Amino acid sequence: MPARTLRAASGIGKGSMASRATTRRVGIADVASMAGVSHATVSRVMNGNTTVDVVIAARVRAAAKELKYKPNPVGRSLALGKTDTIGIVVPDLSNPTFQAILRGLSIAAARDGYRVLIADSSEVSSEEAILAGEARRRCDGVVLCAPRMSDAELEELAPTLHPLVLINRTTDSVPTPSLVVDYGQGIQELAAHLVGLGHRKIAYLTGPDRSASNVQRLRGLEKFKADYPDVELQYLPGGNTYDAGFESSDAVAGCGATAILVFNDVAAMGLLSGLSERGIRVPEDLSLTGFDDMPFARYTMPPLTTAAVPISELGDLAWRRMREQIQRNDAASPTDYFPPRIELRGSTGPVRS
Amino acid sequence: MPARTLRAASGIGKGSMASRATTRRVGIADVASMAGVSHATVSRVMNGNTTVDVVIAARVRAAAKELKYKPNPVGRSLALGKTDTIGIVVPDLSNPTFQAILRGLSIAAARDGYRVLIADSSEVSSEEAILAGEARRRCDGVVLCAPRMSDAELEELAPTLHPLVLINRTTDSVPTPSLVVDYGQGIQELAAHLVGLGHRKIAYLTGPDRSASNVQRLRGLEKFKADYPDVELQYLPGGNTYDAGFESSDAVAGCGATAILVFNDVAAMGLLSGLSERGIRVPEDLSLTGFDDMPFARYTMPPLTTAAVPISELGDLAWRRMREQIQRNDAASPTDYFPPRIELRGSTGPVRS
DNA sequence: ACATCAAGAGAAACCGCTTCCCGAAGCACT
DNA sequence: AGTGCTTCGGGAAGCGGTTTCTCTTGATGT
Repeated sequence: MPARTLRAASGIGKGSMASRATTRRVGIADVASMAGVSHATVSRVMNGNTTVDVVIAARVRAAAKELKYKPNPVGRSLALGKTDTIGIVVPDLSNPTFQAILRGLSIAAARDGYRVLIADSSEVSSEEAILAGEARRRCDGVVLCAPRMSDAELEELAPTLHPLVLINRTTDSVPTPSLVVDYGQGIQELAAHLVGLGHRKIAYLTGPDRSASNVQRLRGLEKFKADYPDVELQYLPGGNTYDAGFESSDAVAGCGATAILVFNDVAAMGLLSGLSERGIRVPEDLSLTGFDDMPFARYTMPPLTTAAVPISELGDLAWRRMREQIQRNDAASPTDYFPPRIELRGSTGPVRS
Repeated sequence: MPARTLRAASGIGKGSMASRATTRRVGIADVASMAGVSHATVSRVMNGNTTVDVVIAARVRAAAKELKYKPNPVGRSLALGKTDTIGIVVPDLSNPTFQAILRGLSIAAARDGYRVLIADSSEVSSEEAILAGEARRRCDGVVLCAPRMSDAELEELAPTLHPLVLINRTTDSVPTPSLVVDYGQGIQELAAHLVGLGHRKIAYLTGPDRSASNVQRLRGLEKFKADYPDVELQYLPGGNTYDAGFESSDAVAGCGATAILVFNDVAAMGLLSGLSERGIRVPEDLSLTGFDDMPFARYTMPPLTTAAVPISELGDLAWRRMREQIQRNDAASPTDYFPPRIELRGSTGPVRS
């Protein structure tokens, strides 16, 4: 039970005895009685309403300062019907991509006085919908990263989340701004780069099967196949972790390809390490590309050729799209596509003659 | 202004015309009238209060389900005086250490039905106090990572934050659980390891000057100096970023030391890369240690000898300490010290003869 | 000097939910 | 049948604000 029977008698705070430890929070009523006005007036002053006489306003402000009064956000939220908070649902907070999005979003939102509530679904797609719904009820909007969620479920969920921004997904059920990185385009460019270096036998070390962004890469590669019918392209099962990449090194070494497209940088680095242990030199024996251009990608040896995803821009833009929906009741802007930028570094080289 | 004049006439939701788009949120009153009971009873049912007749309870539950009713968390928070949310203040979300803490905290808290609100102070220490205060007003407690905040400010702030858990800081003003990583101990062990390999000229590439954890390392190294008076130990200005490490490579190469203790893994990796460009071999020409044991530390070439900080445990324990304070009104438990675990890898070797 | 009006502050309603308080109803016991 | 309990649900009072509505007051116009 909340503390009833507060500031009953004895005036305002500062009770002489029993000083701290029971001096409960100061509320609008305290300020009102100290300034000798109604709490309505205090509220008006706190919100910059100009219909208050300046001398009274000053008195109220003095009282508020004296009492160190700050309006209770929960009370305000209830009255105002908004929380100045947005939620972000991510499948896995240990993934650098989502960390970067979270960071960009958080900073951009903070600039406008908004906070970010996080919900980590731990890669459990069944949780994603529930978490998103929960988050929405406490927040003014939701940014949803749900790579594993089925399209059907997304279609059903989207309308209930309304001020919603999707990352790497799109939906038709209701106009919703989406920010999607064009993974298909990126991987095609990487593959083309390898072809340019003379490679004709290429392998793609896949990401998680049900990952939407993996599917996009595969789609891009199918297009690539069509464009370069003379290139031999095979798929090898991989993953999105260091260990997955590391453990793929045998399969990679034995597959006969002269160049490997890896799902992402993390796996690529694992693979790089595994190959190094087996004495396979990169790029002399084998060329290698990653994806994401994580901070470390330029510090591997050799530095990783990869596709840079403008991730922090992504977080930033996510906030902007969210704000558009919250402020004006703007109908959603169309999907934004982010073409990755290819970073040519040392892990790719001419095919061995 | 919030939507007044809602479910006035016309019974419950499902208005035949003007179906969606204006069908505002369903509230406890809707469920009550549909089930033919008072909203007090609905509340009792929703909260599992057993003093409600089973048949009535069933009717209420049916109505709630039919209407897809979920209690509004803001309303609950106001009535209950708690938000089921905790805040975390971090100096920089791009720092892997804080990411890991955030992640551990978030997951642990989620297990108990709590959410995490993040506040990134962007390394601006003056913001830290404000953000922490703000966060505290919206949350049931705060986890504070404020490496730059002055002791005085911390002492003053701590009591106002009460359900508080400190990371890498301690305070006396009020009993507060602290989780501190024993950086001094860790760096001493790393230094001793180098001595064991025969190194007698060692350099420490420092972190940010005002960083508390850098100070702790320096303190540890002073103890080390006292323990090993015959070892020559010098300090070189460094930083906590890749680039800082990278740019220190000239200074490092010219300092005459045979082994370098680097502030953290990130800077160590930058340095490693810089040295490699200059043709300096690690560990043949120079031994190198990092700190933190980030995921990539084992994937550098050579793999980085470093001190592993059990970071995700840290986030986990932070939550446990927070929960203790929230649930029982437990006086704070004492400070927990985390001794780092030394990870011997390839970046350190015997001194060149 | 009187009517009109604008400004400003207080009373009260409201946001959505929890819970105290109390009265009504059902039951057992004498 | 009357008394005393217990059980259970409705009314109403918060939680801490915002905002509408209304009334008072002083200023202005004629």
